Amino acid sequence: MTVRPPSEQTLELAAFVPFRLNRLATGVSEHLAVVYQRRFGLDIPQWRVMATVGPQQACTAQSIAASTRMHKTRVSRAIAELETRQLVERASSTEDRREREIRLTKAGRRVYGELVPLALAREAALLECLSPEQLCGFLGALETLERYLHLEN
Amino acid sequence: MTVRPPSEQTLELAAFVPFRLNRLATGVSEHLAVVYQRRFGLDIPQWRVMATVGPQQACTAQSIAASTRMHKTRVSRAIAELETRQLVERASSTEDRREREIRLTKAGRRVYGELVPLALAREAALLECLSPEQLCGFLGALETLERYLHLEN
DNA sequence: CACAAATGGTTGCGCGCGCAACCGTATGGA
DNA sequence: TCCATACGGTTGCGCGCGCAACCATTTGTG
Repeated sequence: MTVRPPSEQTLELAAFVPFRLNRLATGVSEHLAVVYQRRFGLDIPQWRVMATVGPQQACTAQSIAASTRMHKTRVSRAIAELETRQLVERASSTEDRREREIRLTKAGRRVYGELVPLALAREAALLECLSPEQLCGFLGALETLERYLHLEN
Repeated sequence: MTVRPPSEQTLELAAFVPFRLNRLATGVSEHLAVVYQRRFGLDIPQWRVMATVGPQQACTAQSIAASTRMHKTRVSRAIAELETRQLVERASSTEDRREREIRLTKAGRRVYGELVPLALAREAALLECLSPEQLCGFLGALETLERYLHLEN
């Protein structure tokens, strides 16, 4: 085995997993965007807030930022916009007056009720095109990599 | 089986594959960023251009945009910056004077030669934490989903 | 040949994001 | 009790991006 200068090693971007992963994630996002964007006029941060708050839980901006891994300013602005559109409401917490409890309004729950089944159907359609072994390996790999990169929850 | 109102269906974001995929792609990107960003001061578009142009090929901004799936303005600006940093050079094509042939400079090839092995090592480290079945299913799923979403090439 | 349409590439503009600074509130230690 | 520090959340600012418009050149059509 001869020693080669490092410049001999090349990289095919189309075969480079980090790039492919980024491209796939973008593609899946766009594939999903038709549901919440074109139909309900929500952008990604808003959709994530809606999905996190959920139909009955009350939660804080902090916890939303943690579970969505979005920057707190992004969360703050998404909530502000959702509030003006009357999809969520904010109430000062009684126990800690810095916090504000966020919950869906009635209109918000209606949107959520329409949105979630569509989103889940999109996800299902995506996963259905995989073979059982692919699906199993894929989900396992997802979990392993999440742990490796400390992304869980 | 009783009919339930749609609002009964809920969505756990942490278990929702499109979200997890986005989160994973971001995590992998950040994990890789230390190589090209902290060490060479390149941002993602610049790194992708470097990787696409490669050590000997000459290519056009157009072809870079196509294979990286970046917007042509993003490519244009990345190339402009790389040119001022003397990592790539542009020459007007003789056969079609609208195009400009882009190639790495000597300094660019040196950076490329350092960068690529590090990037490939990061990718390898990532994939090595997967079991053989996971790796196989994962790569298969990647390919299947790319075809499903028409992301190839 | 002439002219319309298409193509490669760049640039002005507006928007959304992250950073840092900030406000108000809560907490812990002396 | 007082004050430094930490924490939840919001806001001003600068930057990078995509959109649309644009310039220069090429291609297609009559």
